[in-house]
Amino acid sequence: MDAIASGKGRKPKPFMLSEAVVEADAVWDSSQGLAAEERKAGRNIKPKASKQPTAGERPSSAMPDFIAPQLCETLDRPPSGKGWIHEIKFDGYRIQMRVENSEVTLKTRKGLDWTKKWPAIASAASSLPDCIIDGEICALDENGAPDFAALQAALSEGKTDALVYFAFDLLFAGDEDLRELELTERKDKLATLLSDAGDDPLLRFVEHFETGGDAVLKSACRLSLEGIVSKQGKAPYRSGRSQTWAKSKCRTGHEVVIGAYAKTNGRFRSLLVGVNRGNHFVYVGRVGTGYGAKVLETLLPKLKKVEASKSPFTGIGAPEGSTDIVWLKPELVAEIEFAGWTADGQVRQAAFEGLREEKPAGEVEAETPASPVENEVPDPETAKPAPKRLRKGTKVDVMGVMISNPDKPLWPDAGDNQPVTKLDLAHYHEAVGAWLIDHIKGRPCSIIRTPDGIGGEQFFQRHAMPGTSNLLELVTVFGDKKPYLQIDRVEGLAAIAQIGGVELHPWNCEPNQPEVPGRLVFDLDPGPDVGFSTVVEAAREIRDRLEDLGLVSFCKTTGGKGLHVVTPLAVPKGKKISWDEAKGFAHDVCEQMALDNPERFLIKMAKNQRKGRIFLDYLRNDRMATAVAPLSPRARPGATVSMPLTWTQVRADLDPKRFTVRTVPDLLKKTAAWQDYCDGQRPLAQAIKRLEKLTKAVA
DNA sequence: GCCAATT
DNA sequence: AATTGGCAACGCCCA
DNA sequence: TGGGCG
Ligand SMILES: [Mn+2]
Ligand SMILES: [Mn+2]
Repeated sequence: MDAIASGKGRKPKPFMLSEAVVEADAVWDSSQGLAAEERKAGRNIKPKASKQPTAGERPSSAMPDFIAPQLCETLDRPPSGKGWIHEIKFDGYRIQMRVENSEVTLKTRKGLDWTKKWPAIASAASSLPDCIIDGEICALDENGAPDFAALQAALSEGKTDALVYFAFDLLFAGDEDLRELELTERKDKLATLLSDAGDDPLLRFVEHFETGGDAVLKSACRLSLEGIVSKQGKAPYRSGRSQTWAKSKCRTGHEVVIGAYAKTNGRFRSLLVGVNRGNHFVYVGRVGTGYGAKVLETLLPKLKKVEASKSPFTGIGAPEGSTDIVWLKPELVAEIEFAGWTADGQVRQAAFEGLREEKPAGEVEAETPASPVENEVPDPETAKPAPKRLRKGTKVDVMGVMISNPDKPLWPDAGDNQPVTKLDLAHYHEAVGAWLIDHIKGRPCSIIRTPDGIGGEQFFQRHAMPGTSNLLELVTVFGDKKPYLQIDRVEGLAAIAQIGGVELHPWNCEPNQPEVPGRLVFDLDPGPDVGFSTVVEAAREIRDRLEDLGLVSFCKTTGGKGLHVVTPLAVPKGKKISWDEAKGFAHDVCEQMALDNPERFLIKMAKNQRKGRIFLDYLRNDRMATAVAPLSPRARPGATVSMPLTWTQVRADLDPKRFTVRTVPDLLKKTAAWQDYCDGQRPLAQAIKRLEKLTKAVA
């Protein structure tokens, strides 16, 4: 009973009928004890038995029970020399599949028998001839990208049919040891073996590419894959770490500050790490693996030196203290690797890579994950063999953020008789994020959430809450103890989609200066019985009036029946304009306009006076007041969007309803709207003076 | 959508 | 493990 | 001062 003694083998739990359990026992016996005896005795080896083995009479096999898998070295860039082939790097469980007499075992990297976790794959493999295959079990998201979170979900739910075995090497075929063959020959045989067995969809051959590694990596990253593995095509299979296999990742290690460590029974367990975000040192999770004995030896004394009595973490989501947590001064910088983000923005599957002794902790800011390489390297060769869409309805990942219920409709109809789903919204955010983000970043931003669709309950959120994604910024503003939400990066928009955040309502302050006006918004709200062409005229009139005062303005639809006219402000170095002054100015401009044409305009909210007139809503211009952001969708029928316009588009025939979550990404690529927004910034002080002079002149 | 309390 | 319930804004204007 | 508004 070598196998059991060495801790390798354990009888599977009796999850099936007792007959099967007996068989499992028999397999264990045959692989170590009896088979070895028989080999010594020089008995003949039967290649393929068509009959079932029994306890009394077993076929023997030259196939080892388990072969330690070949491992990769890590590179920054894929090798470029000749003779390398490149495969997609899968983000799942590395599994060695062994088939003997239709008996399948699935073993992890360390040789643990996990066959019972994946009955569907084991069953599919039972029709293969005797062999040992190296591969990876993986869940796929709807883009065909490997999806670790989905894999874990599938495991915990016991729904494993959606998992796929990706086979990339053949170590044994029957009794023939193929490990000394060249890799390309092994893969050829593997491909043949799989297709001869009928190409079961659960067992897939991993294609490879022989084109330049850099191009393959770029394509892989563009497909949101984790990276690639490059292998020397002529090399034999070698157990353990090697230089003939090398992985390069789409994103490399990230830097974090160590804020505490956890121990159990006095033994070191994990690091608790964070990053600086705004005023806060925010917890981003635990780093639980990657500590070799040697690493710990150097790491622990350094941790001891910076022990502290208080938690360095601030803000929402800071970890609780306990006797097993040792707080540290946030001074040590660690480099970690991780697979993605959890729903609340903590790192997933983080591993310690080393200390960055030269790096000051204060410089470790929250950084951008994912960001697939934008570089355009068209390479249809690499795009083609990506596995097809396989799964639907569980969880997918956009910009590194898990989107749950991706198929849940948020809008029943985007004007094309098709619903807009949560995943659609996340993809919309991804598509327009780069454009949009500059208009909201650095400013507190409220959101309207409709987690059950625009027909369900709808609410407004200004503050961060427990569970708020770490991809969102928290900003504390004067007069409110609770931190406000702020979105500074495109990935944050995916987190917004995940929580059903449909509308974005940023403050109109200067970025990172909540008290300083950064733009004015003139909100034209047509009452009942006002044609859109009248609103268009009003917008142009506002533009002209502002232009006379030396201000440059930009127009956008609101997603409803109105228009917004926006003027970017320049912020002078010296004395800054207050919101009171800014609001006063906006009021005066609107008031004058209403006085000049009282039939058309009013500046009072009162609903009963609004019929047939346009409410010039100057009240968007106050410290905590908001207006919907450009490119923000609206929680309204048709999934309309607040679309930035060129003034040429601001004509009577404009139809605001054609700008939807569905149509805007393409339209945005073509438009020149707002492209000189930044050049349009003007100091408000001068405009205020001119307005004074102008009113005096008239009087 | 998420969390914490509950069965 | 699954279910349930609570929670997610607030300042300005003027009648 | 509370209701309506965004
Ligand atoms: Mn409006
Ligand atoms: Mn309004």
